Amino acid sequence: MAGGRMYTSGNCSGSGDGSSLCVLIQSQKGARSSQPLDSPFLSASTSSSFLGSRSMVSFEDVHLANGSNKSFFRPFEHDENGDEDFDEYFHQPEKKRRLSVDQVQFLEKSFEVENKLEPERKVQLAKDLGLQPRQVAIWFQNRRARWKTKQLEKDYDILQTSYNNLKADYDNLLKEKDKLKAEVVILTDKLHLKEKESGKTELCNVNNTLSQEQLPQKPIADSSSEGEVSKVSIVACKQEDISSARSDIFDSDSPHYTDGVHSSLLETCDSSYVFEPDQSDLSQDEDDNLSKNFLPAYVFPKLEEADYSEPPTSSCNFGFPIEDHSFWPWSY
DNA sequence: TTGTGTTTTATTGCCTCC
DNA sequence: GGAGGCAATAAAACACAA
Repeated sequence: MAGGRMYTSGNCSGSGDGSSLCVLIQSQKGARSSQPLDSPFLSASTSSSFLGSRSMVSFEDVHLANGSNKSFFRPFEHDENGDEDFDEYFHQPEKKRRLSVDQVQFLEKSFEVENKLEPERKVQLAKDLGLQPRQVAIWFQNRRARWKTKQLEKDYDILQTSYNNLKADYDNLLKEKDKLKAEVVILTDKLHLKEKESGKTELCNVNNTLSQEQLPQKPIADSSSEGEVSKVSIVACKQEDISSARSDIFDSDSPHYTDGVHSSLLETCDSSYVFEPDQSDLSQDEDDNLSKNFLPAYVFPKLEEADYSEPPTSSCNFGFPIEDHSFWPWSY
């Protein structure tokens, strides 16, 4: 018994007191007429509520409170002293006994009113229920623990619901984003066609005249089968446009914008995923890692599920920041 | 009947408050 | 320093399937 706390159950314990058993036996023999308690609760409840092995009675406290009615608590002390069974039973270690249904109901009602137990209330409850104050205290303590567990479960459910709703919203936004992205691609295509038609001379256009039809539909990675000429032209185009795009990026104040173009650079020129680190570019690698570290964990699977492998309509397409993250749900 | 999982009662050790 | 609360845990009581 550490901490100097000593709790004595005071009932039919190994001490050989045997009072609980005495009452139990008394109950079974219909001797409850000498009810030691006069509370409204007890008088209202059926006598059976305190009978049988489920009955938990107040021992020492009631004993004391009722003037130590020794004959009630030890009805067999004299009559059946010779009975070996009882004697054996009395010397058994203390057994737990559950509270009766009525006792529990009474305690529950009391708990609903106030889940903390002031000393006076504890004593009164103990008196009313025929329990030890300590038992009442323990019951309240355990009841509070159960209530807390239930409360936690409820809170968890609420959070889960909230999470599910947010996730649904997020998924919808992703879909919307994809739609918009597709629209941007189409519009970009149209714009380029228009530019070409209007006879605007660009390095790309000049070099790409030979492979005009294939390029817009195929990513760079697929162009490995192309002729030497088109390869060179693509590289030239990429480098020029990247440099111009970079100058655009660094003019911008918005970190989101920078992020967006960052990924679009990767996407359009390398046909790689947005967050795939580029081994050749350390600073970019750092940025990507940062993004990964600061975004919620659940975002990444989604991002990587997203179809970033979709080929850009043109390898030189930096006039439009295709990946404008400003409308991504997490980039506010 | 028995094995097993759950619930309930009770203990222990630590912590906080007065 | 004592009283009381709480978390963790033990152990008895109970429920229930096989």
